[in-house]
Amino acid sequence: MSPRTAEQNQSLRDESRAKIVAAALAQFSAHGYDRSSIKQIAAAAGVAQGLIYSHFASKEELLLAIFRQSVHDVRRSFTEAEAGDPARPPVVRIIEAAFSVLRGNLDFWRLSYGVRMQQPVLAALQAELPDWTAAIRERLRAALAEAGTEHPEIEAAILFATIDGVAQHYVLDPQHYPLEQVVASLIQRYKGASDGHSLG
Amino acid sequence: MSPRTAEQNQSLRDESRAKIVAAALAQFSAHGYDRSSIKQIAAAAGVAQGLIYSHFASKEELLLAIFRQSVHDVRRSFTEAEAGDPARPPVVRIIEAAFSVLRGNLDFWRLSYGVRMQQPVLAALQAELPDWTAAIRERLRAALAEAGTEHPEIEAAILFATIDGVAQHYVLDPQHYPLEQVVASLIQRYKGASDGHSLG
Amino acid sequence: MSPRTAEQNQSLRDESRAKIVAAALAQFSAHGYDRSSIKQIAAAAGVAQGLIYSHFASKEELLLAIFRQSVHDVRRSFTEAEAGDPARPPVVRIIEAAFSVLRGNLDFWRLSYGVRMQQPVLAALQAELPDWTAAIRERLRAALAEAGTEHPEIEAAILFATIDGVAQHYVLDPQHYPLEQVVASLIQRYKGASDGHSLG
Amino acid sequence: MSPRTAEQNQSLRDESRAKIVAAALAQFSAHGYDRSSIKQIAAAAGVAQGLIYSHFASKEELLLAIFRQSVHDVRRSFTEAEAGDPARPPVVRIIEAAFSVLRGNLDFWRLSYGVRMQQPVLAALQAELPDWTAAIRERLRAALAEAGTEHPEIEAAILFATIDGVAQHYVLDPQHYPLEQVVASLIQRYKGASDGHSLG
DNA sequence: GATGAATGAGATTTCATTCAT
DNA sequence: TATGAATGAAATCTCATTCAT
Repeated sequence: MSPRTAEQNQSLRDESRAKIVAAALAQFSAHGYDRSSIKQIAAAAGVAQGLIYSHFASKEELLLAIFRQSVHDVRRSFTEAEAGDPARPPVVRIIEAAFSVLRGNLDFWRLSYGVRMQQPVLAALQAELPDWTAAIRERLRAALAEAGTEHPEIEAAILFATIDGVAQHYVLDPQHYPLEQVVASLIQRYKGASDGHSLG
Repeated sequence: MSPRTAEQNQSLRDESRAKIVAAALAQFSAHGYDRSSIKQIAAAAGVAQGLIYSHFASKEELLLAIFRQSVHDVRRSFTEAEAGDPARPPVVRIIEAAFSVLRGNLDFWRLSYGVRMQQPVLAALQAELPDWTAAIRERLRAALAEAGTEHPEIEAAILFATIDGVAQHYVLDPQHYPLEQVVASLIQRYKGASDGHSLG
Repeated sequence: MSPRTAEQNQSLRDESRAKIVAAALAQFSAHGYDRSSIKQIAAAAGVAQGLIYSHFASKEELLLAIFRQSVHDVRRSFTEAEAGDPARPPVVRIIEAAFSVLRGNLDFWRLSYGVRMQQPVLAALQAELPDWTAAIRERLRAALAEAGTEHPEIEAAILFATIDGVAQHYVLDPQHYPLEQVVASLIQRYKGASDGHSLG
Repeated sequence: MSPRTAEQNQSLRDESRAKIVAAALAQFSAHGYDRSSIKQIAAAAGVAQGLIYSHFASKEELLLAIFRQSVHDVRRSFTEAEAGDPARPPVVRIIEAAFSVLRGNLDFWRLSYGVRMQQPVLAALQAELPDWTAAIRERLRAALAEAGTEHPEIEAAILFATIDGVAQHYVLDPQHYPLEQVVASLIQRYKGASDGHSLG
């Protein structure tokens, strides 16, 4: 008869929000942003349509929230993973971190790749996404430069493209893609590079 | 006004169809498939909405037709480009062909990358697309095998990923991407490989 | 904490109710009935949405309650004001009462005029409102008749229309409307009438 | 089999538009703007909901279009009616014109009075409506000044309020309101005024 | 072959109302 | 008494598609 406490309310809201975010990420990832309806998402989350709007101002805000949260998670995982074994060369640690993060967030990457080409959908992310990719590129450049690579900027662009391409091909068909071997081969190649050998 | 001959009608139809396909490709590429409306496409093509349905059974069929035609064009351009200079090693010829084809079909690639993750949109292409990518992968494998690469399958997957990644990064920002240098560096690297040197 | 006594509870309830009624009147007046949401009203009143439903069965009941209370208040003010100075002729006293009441209840009049044309909103008031206006009209008729006006019913209708019209124009733009002068001129006109002079 | 001619299309569109406007005016007038749904309007007009949006960008645009068209019609009728019999004094001609226009556009006036208090609904009309009422007020002022009335501005405000009030009371209950007699009495009163007699 | 008016299903979003606490 | 999370019906609007001409 007394009203719920603030904590009770907060945890109710948090649960709802978590269900919504999880369902939305799954739907967006599986069908793409435009093909996922609020109705579907609500059904998948087991809540009423209206509740979504008590957490997010619009469908687009929902996407942005998921994106921001995922980017945040990924960034953190990446940093952790990168720290890894200090004995291994930095480039290798970055490569390993990238694929470790990939494996743990398949849905996010699928969504991310699905939406990356749609400029209008992501108008609101335009200011945020470049930072994110630029940060990775810069890390790669620094690591390659440190290893004495000749044109670190260009080589970083190539390595970034390779990682991105592998990630995308993997995400498209995780069952059959030989990710282990591909990553192993990549590491082998760049481990050499960091010992002073040429890449090509 | 005498009635038009059958040929005249046919060529009118062909013109309409060409205008529609061109407009649709441009719209799909610029805004994505779901964000492009038949009305916009018709307006951009300078025809009535209804006419689109006299050429294509549905919006999805229009997408498929564009895809099929583009894949066909690209395949042909690729083959031509690959034939290129017989003096250069096959891997290099393939790389050069890939980027030559990329530059000539920016809109197609943008569209392609934009829908690639959306399984449902492309349900009808599921049977066709894999062939297309598999064909490229196989060509790369064969070329690498011929050059004596140790694990040609894995190395082909990596090279394919690199090409795809570079292409995608380029398509996302053609103005600023250092495509020339990236391609040159790639060619340098794989030219060496085909002379028997290691890739890593 | 000892349980609250019945009186304490009652006075808490009364305070809540007063806050809700005040907030609702302000919102209805400012944005119209349909454009005011329960959420807004609750926020403006500083209470939870649910509390409104513990006082009023529905949004429409809230409107009706406000209306009834306001009509009651206005009636009382009107009677008081009308009593006024017994030396002045009755018609004049009514006119003065009307505008005195107007000035003190701007929000109520704005709401009233905003809602008057919407038959369905006021279905439940249909039985009550006519009484209210009829009462005023009758008072005017009696006063005019007493002053010897020739067609008191018709003249009452005209005077009522004038008062209503002035009130409405005033409510629409209280800053700029020359209410003082208009009322003064009206009183001047009807003071003469009650001395036996013609109105026209 | 040949497409419809431009005229055929135009007349189809005009018919649809007319049906929509008529239905919308009736609904808005009967239930108020906010209580009239596009679904109801479409049903009343005998067209699909979507068609309304091929004629008007939004529900609000529909309201504005109706308003603008009605104001235009009313202005014209008013000017015609006012021209009337040059033998009668200008004030009288304006009064007669006002009520003549009122009788011919009951729905418009009901709608007009219904939305007049809702500032937000009519945000887009804010720049247009004042002109319209100011024009009438000015006409009244000029006519009264010409007749030698002492404070023509204030008297014009009163006469305008009377006309508006009568119109509104009439619109609220056209069946029972004694419009004829009220108008006759008004004319009588202001005919005298224009002969130099006092109004009060 | 070509037109564009018309349809209607479905999408996003709002909001009065309920109810567990 | 009071809270606010949650519901779900209904509103506005979009758009692929049809069809008379």
